[in-house]
Amino acid sequence: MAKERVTVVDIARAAGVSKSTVSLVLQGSALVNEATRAKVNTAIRELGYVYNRSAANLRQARSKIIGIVVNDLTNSFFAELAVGVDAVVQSAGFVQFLANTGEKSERQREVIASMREHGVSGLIISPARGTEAADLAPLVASGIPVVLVVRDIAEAGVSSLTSDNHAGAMAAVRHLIERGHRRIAFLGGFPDTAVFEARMRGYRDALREAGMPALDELVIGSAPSRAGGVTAVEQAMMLKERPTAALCFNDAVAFGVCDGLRARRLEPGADFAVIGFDDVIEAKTAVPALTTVSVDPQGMGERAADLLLRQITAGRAEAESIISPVRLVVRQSCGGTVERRVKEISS
Amino acid sequence: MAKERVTVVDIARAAGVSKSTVSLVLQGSALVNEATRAKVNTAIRELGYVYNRSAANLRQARSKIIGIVVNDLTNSFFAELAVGVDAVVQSAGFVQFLANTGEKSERQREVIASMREHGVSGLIISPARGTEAADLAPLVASGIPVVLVVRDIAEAGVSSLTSDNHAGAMAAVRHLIERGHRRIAFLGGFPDTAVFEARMRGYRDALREAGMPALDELVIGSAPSRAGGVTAVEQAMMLKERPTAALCFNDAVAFGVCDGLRARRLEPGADFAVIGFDDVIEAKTAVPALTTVSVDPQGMGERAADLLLRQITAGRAEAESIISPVRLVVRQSCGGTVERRVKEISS
DNA sequence: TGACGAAATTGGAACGTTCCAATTATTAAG
DNA sequence: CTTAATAATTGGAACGTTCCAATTTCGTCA
Repeated sequence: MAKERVTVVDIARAAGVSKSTVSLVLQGSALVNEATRAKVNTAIRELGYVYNRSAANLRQARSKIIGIVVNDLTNSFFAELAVGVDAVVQSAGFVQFLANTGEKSERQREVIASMREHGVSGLIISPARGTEAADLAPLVASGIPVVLVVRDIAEAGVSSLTSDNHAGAMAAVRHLIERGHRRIAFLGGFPDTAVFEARMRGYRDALREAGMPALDELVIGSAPSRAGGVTAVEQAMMLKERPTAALCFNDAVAFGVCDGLRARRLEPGADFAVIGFDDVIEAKTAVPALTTVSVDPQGMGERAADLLLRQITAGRAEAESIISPVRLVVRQSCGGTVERRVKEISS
Repeated sequence: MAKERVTVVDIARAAGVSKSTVSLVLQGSALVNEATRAKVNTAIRELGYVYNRSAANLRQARSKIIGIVVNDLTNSFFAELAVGVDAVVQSAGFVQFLANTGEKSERQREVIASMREHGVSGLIISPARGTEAADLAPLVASGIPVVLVVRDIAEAGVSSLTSDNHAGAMAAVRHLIERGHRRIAFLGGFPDTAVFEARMRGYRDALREAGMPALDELVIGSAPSRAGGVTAVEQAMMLKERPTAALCFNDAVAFGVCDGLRARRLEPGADFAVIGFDDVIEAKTAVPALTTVSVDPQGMGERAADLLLRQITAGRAEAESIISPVRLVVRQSCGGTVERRVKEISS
């Protein structure tokens, strides 16, 4: 059943040319005559030839594979990011090697090693929690282009693409203040991450700017998941002076917060304002539609891929840190009016 | 910056042995003396050697890569499936090549071709909508082990792993009937898919079994997404005789149905019973927690990977079709009592 | 017709590994 | 102390491609 491998030599023989010519055809070289190209192509089709990239790879170091490693594929933010990367990488004739680390740095080490062994010509990494510059040192020393997404590691000295977490959080909190909220909580997320730090700083700065105190009791960490949101809001509602609004670490937490509110017979939007972060695909269709800081995960994936491809083709480029702008998308979960609701849904 | 490649010969020279011995060490052969092994290993570490899989691959046809192609990575069902596959594949020393087709069969063709070029030694495929046996024919003819997941294509003659959609749908509808519902809708999903067909048949059979009519107007297709669920329930509520309960095509649709109900000021669970399908991770924490037919996507990924690995090691095994059992997980969205709710959440 | 340049084609040496058969070192038995 | 058996090690030929330099083919022009 498993047939003999068909190689370029077989094609060459069948088409009556040399293997060099076949190779030229395979690479789409302009040097080869139209008639011969046709002959070769029919031979390829007839014999069911499949190109052997391992062999090609061995000869010419550049590989047409890029690797992408994410810390949590079950979070739809990262799934969408991967889809964005895939789109541009694919159209550039590359193929994507995707691995999930599940936030485990041990696992991350393994998958990065494995990708290097497979000769990826570039890597997009959303680092696992607690990844340090030292963990990436051997990788960057090898000279293969790397771009970090979502979480930057400044000392690593590689390109990065992050979102403007600070500005986004500020915009969200300003909006809540404008609506008259005076006790605003920051819910969810692991406090020991850079992203948490940035968003929380934006939250604090916006409060300070409005001359309001930034109280520690209103900052409640949790797992950055739906379940984490439930527990965080429960904790917030135990306070003697309850908040009336919350900026959440991300959309998953925000959905969890809505769930937790409902469990207490509070209607998100009407009784308590909630704002998320990321603008995942469900944010728009949820009820109430989630007000959130839009990060456009898919777009970020695309930009990261562009950046990486640019570095791959340009050889070793300077490391650049791109901070991608974000925008507040006001929907219903922070108490939108009916008119605004109609506008958002129809758009 | 980009250093010279370190190869086995360099290691051999540094350790004072032959390249053959280094190769033996690399493969963990028992033939090599403990002392030499140690020498070689330190040399490997000191020179920062990275194994070149392309070269290895070229020599020995079997590759340690398995490919997984899914039709919609942004659907968390498939993301979880991929995570399950990854887990077992990784621990077997394989690495996973993941591609997303976005339901486009053109794209599917491309990624499968690309994977073959990279010499994957097996493939797990969740076929794009409308994939036919003919599309897979060249692949299966090549003798590469393939296992189809989620959507079976009987004529393709390859192994498959699907869930018992018919039985699951029946169980769900029986449950609704027991609770006294008499007008039960089937909402969401593309009617031209095998999965839809099976779930819908289960729905019909359960109605028939109870001596109830299966009305066409109560079967409303839509995109199998949250947004699709919203539109499907809207349409259902336009009927002169409204349903009081629905079995949804999948959990995403079910969440959308809940959203749509809320938009009409109906409380899912209390005012209208909804049951989903798949049991994605959010089903448990949503409010109300979603009653659903549990398919355990991650477990399915694991089983699919096991099946594939077995076929890879065993050479060409007989194609087997596994239908994995499902079970109804009763939570709140179909009108659970308070006691039951407490039990579920604490578990 | 011959010479010339351009266009098209080609043989063979890489690339870094594995595998085989052959060799050498070590141990056990006589 | 030899011999046989076993344990370790080794050179060299693959694997299927690309790339270089060299060659052949062809059309054009003097």
